Amino acid sequence: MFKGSLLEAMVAHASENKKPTDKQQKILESAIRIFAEKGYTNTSTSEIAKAAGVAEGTIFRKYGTKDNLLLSVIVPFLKDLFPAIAEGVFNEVMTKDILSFEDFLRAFLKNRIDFFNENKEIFQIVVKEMLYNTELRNEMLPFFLENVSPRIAKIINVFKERGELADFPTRTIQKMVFTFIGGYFVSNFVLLPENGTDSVDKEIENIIRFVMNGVGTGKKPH
Amino acid sequence: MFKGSLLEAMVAHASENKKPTDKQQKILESAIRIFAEKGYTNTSTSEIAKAAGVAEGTIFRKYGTKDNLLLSVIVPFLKDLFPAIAEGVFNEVMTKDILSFEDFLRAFLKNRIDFFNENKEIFQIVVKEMLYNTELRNEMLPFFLENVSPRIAKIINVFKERGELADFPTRTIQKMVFTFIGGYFVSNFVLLPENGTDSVDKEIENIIRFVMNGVGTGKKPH
DNA sequence: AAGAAAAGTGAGTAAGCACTCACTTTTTAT
DNA sequence: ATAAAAAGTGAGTGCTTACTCACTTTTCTT
Repeated sequence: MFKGSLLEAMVAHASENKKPTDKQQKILESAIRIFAEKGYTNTSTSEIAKAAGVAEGTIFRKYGTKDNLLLSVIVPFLKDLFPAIAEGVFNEVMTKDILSFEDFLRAFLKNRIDFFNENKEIFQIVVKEMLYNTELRNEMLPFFLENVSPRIAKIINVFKERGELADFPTRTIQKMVFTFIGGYFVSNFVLLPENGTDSVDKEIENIIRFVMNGVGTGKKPH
Repeated sequence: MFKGSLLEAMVAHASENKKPTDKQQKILESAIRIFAEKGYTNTSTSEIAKAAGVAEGTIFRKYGTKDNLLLSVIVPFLKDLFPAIAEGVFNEVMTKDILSFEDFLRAFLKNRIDFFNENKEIFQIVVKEMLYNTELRNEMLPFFLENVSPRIAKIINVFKERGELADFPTRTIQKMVFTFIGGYFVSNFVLLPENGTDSVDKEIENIIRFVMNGVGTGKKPH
């Protein structure tokens, strides 16, 4: 499996901007759909070729290997996944200090839920392969922990200083909030993707209320 | 892949009680270790045989198929996973009404964290295959939603009536709490299994505090 | 319109896979 | 001690897999 090539692939992706042919588009669409449903390892290139209506050789002419086809699917997604949040929202919060932590959460959740809804299948692929594929996990986790995590910590510290967040260790707050939000995304977009329950806005308010106040009443028993 | 055989396998497991030979034990141990690390599909039977120091035929003499080897690994785990909580703790809470929801959570978390620590690798296998393997997911999810979920709902209702839990819809509370606890288990035992941060007791208190009160101060900005 | 470059094809290939089976070794029962 | 049953073996089998390559078709350039 691809060793040390995720970052390379992300850099390479930037300098590559030719638009795909119809058949290349079909290949990508079929790959995304089948990878998302059955997982990368359980999907054969011949199956993708058949679904896309192309010869198997066409896949390999363009992408070289099956690994590289997977990278071609997930790299554009990953490039959108991390920086968009960290840069955009971060700056917005830090410069204009009009936002409360609730407003920050609201903007963040709206933004990411829209993004995952638009890229549901690729998100499913990434989550599945994160768990299943040792190399991919070993490339993505450090990247996240080094690049994204510190920015989140800064945001939390800002709101702790403003007195909006409890005076727990930043690490603890970060872990709790992101475990919950991550769990929410995975359970809603990967585990139970067809449960279209409440409206998105209502769901967001539920999440915010839980993150800020929990489910207790504050009343002690007996 | 195994169709409709999970429940069958769980029933069959009950009436099967011969102790395994040394080699059978080695096969199970190797399978668990390698399945957990690389995933079921990425693991070949020849690799398991080599790791266990047996001939490949030995695996198939005992287990028949690779699928059945996976079932032999996860069925005993699943039989412990669901009923233990639902039956045991449930009754304890409902009869003696000495426990607060916090105490219930504390007992529940202690119990399950111990269980997952003792069966960490099998838990990793189950989580990975839940996401990766369509058939297994389609067998386990309904089972959970039908058998476990209603019991949890009852518990939540009891504490709602006692005024310890906020008057939100039971479904909402259940979803929030279990998304969070599920996310916690997955991130601690599957995604980052080697992060031995704080003591377990301290972690449990953090979880309870977050579930009950969230991370907000209640103070509104400006 | 002609030549070049790019895209697409599909039969073919070697390697790896889950699984079988005739056989040997070990354990159990009498 | 001996026969029967159970456990273990490993070379072999047919199938699927990712990938190749000589070739054809389409698109681009001038």
